Amino acid sequence: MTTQTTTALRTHSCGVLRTSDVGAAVRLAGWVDSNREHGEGLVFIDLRDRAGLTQLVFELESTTSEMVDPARKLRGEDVIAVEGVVRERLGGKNPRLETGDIEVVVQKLTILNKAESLPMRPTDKEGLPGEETRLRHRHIDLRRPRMQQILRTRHRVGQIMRAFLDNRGFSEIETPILFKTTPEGARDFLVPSRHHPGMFYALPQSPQILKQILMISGMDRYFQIVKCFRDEDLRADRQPEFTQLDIEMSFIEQEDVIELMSELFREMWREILGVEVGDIPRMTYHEAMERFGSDRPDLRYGLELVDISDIAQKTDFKVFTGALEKGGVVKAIRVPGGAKLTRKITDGYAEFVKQFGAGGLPVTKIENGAFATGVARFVEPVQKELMERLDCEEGDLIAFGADTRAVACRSLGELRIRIARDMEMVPAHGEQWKFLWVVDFPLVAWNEDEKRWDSMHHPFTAPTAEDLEKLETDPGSVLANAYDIVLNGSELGGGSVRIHSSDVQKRVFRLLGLGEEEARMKFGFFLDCLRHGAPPHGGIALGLDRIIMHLCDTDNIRDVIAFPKTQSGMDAMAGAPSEADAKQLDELFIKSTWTGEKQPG
RNA sequence: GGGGCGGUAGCUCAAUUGGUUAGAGUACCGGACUGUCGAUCCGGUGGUUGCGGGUUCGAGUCCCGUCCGCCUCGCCA
Repeated sequence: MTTQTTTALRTHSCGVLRTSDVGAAVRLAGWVDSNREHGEGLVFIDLRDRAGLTQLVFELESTTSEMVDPARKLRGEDVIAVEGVVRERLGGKNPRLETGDIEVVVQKLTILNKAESLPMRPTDKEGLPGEETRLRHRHIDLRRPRMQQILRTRHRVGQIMRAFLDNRGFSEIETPILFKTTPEGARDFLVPSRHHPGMFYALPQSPQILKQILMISGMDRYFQIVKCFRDEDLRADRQPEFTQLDIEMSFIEQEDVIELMSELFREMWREILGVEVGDIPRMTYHEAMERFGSDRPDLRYGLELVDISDIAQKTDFKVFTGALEKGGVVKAIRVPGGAKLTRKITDGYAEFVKQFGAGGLPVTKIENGAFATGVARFVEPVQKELMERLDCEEGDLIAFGADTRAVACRSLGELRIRIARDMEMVPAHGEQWKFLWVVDFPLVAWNEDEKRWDSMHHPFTAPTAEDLEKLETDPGSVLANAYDIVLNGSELGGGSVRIHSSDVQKRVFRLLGLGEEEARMKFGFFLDCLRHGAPPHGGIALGLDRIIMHLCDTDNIRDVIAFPKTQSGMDAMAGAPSEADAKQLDELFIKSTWTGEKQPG
């Protein structure tokens, strides 16, 4: 890290002094990390800033008791400045510190700011406070070296992205935060308009339409590191406001985006981790769903789903035959060494898959070369065939999913992840980086509740040229020019080639049940743009927060955001959201209907 | 909206089957100490057991409600 840290108050940071500096007169400033006081004659202070720790020595041999006595009273997080001389440590060196070979003998101490006793200590060592405390006192939590390292990495990643794209002719262009509903399909955050009573801006769920308009405007290559807003429930990797690297390019095909982004990921992993990512393989959406039961498969372990419908057909097991009669499938996962899983555990798995719509989880084990326990007697007749298909070995467990294709794949896919975790088959962080492009997504998916087709990606995604003719006749089979980048089972981003013809756009809107009038009201301005000369274009958006999570080895998105929100969307530090005062509301012609009672239904 | 886990000193945690005055470490305060490095040693302050109600001779512990945090399904690319 090259850093210019010299200021009026200091000559060096707390992380840079070495034996080569012995004899130098220095001034340092920072926070008191610890105080080791040995009476009126000798005090050690560890001084901390973002660069590291430096040991300060106050001793009567070198200075007066007017300097040593105040040092004895220093407490954690007091802010001080000192003047002194660097010398080699007298009492043994500290190999755990980069500055552990030297110490600074202090001649002058200035107390810049005493700290009151703290609700928490900013230490990475054991006994980290609960997350609620950390979020409430974020100013202290962010003093922890770990948090500083994460935010510093986040900054560097942003710089890498900017330099990478700048070198390739991209322009960073800002787009409005106060805008209009955008087509991602999540709930919008709304901002009331004072000039236009009763009307609202929507915060963008992404700058999707705007970046497409920039392409129509001839900007050719756009990017932005930008906040996006979605008013949906939170998860460990989801915040209501999150950051994307948003990209759009003109006169391109899918391949251009994939190649460019692959190179960006290689560069980020090389620069931050010193890891060579290499070529990033591709897999179709269909294959990902069939083999892994997920559109973001984790390729770091096996446990693949295998279709055994044809074999299951030959059994008298009603769970199998019933599913097949209804047009479903039977799939299986072989769990190597899974025979040691207890009944209690496999019952737990059965409960687990129920939340994804499965009726239950038939299992059996391979003991003494044959099926034993569970549904063994039902699958006994096809034992040889089944064991061959699944490559079974002694001590395996077989778990079955018999249901509609969607439910069987999804439930076994989720189970696969859970089993891998339980059986410790997931490599430790940094051991394997399994990047994957998932391609050939369907354009639309059937929404059973609403009885209509929904966009898989968003309504501006282009169907492949070959499938264009099936748009009206067989929409479910139409593939899209859409792609996702996946790493170790987590989706890092996705994009598509866009529709650049207003005719195709209208047909897709019609397919989505978006009437002429509704489409005109929501996106009419954009349809007009498409008619005025739109170049072929496409792009992608990467989830910056999730990328940082991988680079910094955390599974908590709040760790990579300086001021994140809690699961209920609150800012624990500032106490947002909060009530607005009556005057503000009057100006906006807003009146809350909140009665303190939850709405029924 | 549903399911799960949790909330005890500033912080991290303990408290047997429901049973005496709710403990420990750390932080903080006072004292001792000239080579420590998460200093050590001695002493001390510190509690509405999230909040409200109930059961009981007796509740940190059991029951109901509620708030907050985390995980998760739905939701959301």
